[in-house]
Amino acid sequence: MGKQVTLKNIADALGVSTMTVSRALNDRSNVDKKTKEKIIQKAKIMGYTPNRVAKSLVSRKTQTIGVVIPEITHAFFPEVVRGIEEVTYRSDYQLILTNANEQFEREQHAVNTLRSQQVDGILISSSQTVEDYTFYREIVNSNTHLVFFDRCIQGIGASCVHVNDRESSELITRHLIEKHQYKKIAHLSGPREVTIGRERYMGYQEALEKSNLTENREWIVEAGFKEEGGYQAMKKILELPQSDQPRAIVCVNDPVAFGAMEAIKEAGRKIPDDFAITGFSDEIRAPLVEVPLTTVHQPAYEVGRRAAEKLLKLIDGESEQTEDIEIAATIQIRKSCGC
Amino acid sequence: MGKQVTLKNIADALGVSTMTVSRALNDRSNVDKKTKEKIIQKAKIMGYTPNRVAKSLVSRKTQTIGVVIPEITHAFFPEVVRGIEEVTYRSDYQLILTNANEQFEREQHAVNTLRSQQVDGILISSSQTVEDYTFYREIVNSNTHLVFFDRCIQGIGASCVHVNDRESSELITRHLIEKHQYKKIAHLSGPREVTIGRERYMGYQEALEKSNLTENREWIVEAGFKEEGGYQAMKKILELPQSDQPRAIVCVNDPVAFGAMEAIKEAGRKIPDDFAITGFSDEIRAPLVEVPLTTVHQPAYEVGRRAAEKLLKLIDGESEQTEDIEIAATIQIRKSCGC
DNA sequence: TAGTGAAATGTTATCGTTAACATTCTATCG
DNA sequence: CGATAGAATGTTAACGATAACATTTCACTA
Repeated sequence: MGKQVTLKNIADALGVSTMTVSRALNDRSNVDKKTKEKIIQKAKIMGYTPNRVAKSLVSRKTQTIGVVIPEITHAFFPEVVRGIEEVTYRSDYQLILTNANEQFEREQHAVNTLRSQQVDGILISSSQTVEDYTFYREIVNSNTHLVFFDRCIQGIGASCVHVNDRESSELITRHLIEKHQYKKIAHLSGPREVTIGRERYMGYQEALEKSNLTENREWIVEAGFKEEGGYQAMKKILELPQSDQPRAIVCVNDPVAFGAMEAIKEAGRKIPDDFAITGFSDEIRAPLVEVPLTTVHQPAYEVGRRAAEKLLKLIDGESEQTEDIEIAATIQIRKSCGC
Repeated sequence: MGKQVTLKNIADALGVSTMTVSRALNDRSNVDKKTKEKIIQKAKIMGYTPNRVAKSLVSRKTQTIGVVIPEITHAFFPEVVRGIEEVTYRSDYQLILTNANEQFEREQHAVNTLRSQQVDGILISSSQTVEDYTFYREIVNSNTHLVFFDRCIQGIGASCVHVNDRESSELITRHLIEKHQYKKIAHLSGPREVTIGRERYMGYQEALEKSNLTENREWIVEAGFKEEGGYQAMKKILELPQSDQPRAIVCVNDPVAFGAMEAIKEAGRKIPDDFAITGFSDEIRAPLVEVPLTTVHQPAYEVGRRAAEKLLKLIDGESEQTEDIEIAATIQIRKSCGC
């Protein structure tokens, strides 16, 4: 950015000191009314814009929050961002948004850059798929304010906002078992190292257990979080001899469910007649696809809002506690489960 | 952010000058190999993170780009952001994202804050609905690097990346006229003061003219850019005596079309039998709604990519010209037009 | 062994703003 | 009318990093 008008320029133009100009423009007391007005006038005419970079250097505050999301096209996240925005806008914080593209390496790079930019805090949904938490442990220890949302890393002393994944996953699985009497239920899982992958898998397991159904290894296929992964995972299941195939599919999220639907369609099989299927997220497409998707409705906006609120509290208040905030999701019944 | 390790801390710990530390960590020549290694070691142990704020103050560069979008939930924009991201990530720029929520006031505030944050450039899709361009004229004159995308403000010397709105709008309207023989065609328009609102309206007009159809004032209803607006606008049309009602509706974008569809459904009328309807954007829902929407496919990712590239060129190259970059959209035929 | 030049390191000033302390006004009172 | 408190303004240093210039160190040559 080119040269811009500084306090000193205004001061020189008026024959006063920079300090007086600073005081006038920041509406401090102890400035003569006339002087103040003169300065404000002049500043306007000269087109003065305060330099926040310089201000930040002194104040050690940037009024800036870093947000790292794993995937901007997954409709869930823009909605979360909207929730975050609502809170930060009111408190005059700016958002620096980074998309990690489901790559932990990019995520680390993003976090490092954000820290180096002196953001006042970071909101992150982690793409990490390994169990080595050294990276985040160090971040937290360096007293960087950090709040996880959706995909959390627990046990390192950072707060987290997420929906009750396990419970919801159990509920939707039980719906398949109890309402529809399915016994052969598969799970297209997320990476087990990511909280939501693990939690949703556990919910699925618990539902089976409670109904005394045994888990079939061949029916647990890791699919990642994207459509393509769901497609591939479903193909594997379709390769099983027909008698070994499940009758229902619990998917770790909506994109994976859409991918699986695609594979089912391609194979000439029908939903829900051949396969019942459920998702998780309730993204915008869920009610609109050919067979509307039964899924878990996640209050994304709420997640963003709560996470941002928690972070701002951490930034302001010294004594703010680490917290695990769970937001209740609801089951959204549509046709894909057989209802 | 709490106190962090500075160059000086490292320097003191090792009994050298800050300058040597700076040189070592920035891999400059003229530093003894051993000293350099020692410093790099120490920096790692002490957990040093460079302070970009300080660096920016000296270099007058923040490696940061401001992005202002009118609506983050409109699926078009996240896709644009992805395109921008691709470019900026490679060049090591960070994005500061702001959502103006279709409010010009918020937009101005955002731009001012971004300038004050010393971003190296700004990418913006304007929500402005008034014809007073003083604000942006001043921004451009203050040699802030600025590139518009999608919703542009023209004639003030800023570059712009957008799709061939007028032409595409004309094409889709002509499709209704020539392929389906509709003669009574309405337009749910955007605000006329926004480029895309104006351009798409003009495309619609031109199509009518070329087929010697006269425009009917009652069939031109301003609907804004959102679903709710489309719903309301369509209601107005449905209030007309049935004989005065149009047979086809050209909408300024997809959300407006969805809103209109809702109103049509509520009135117990059928698409495309009672009303043919077209959109503009081809957002994620378009192929999925009850009657799949015939619309204009906008290469959002491409728009983002090109806009970001142009901006980076402006930032780097001194002699970069103002440019109007038009990207070709394509007509996406589905069922809502009667095909 | 003194002299030389390049490499290594150090010092000072600067970016734009503000905190903390210092000085100069000015109005009011005894 | 001088003293004085309080308002108005000014000066200096600092935030952390770096550019520009200054000094020291050291290997090598004449």
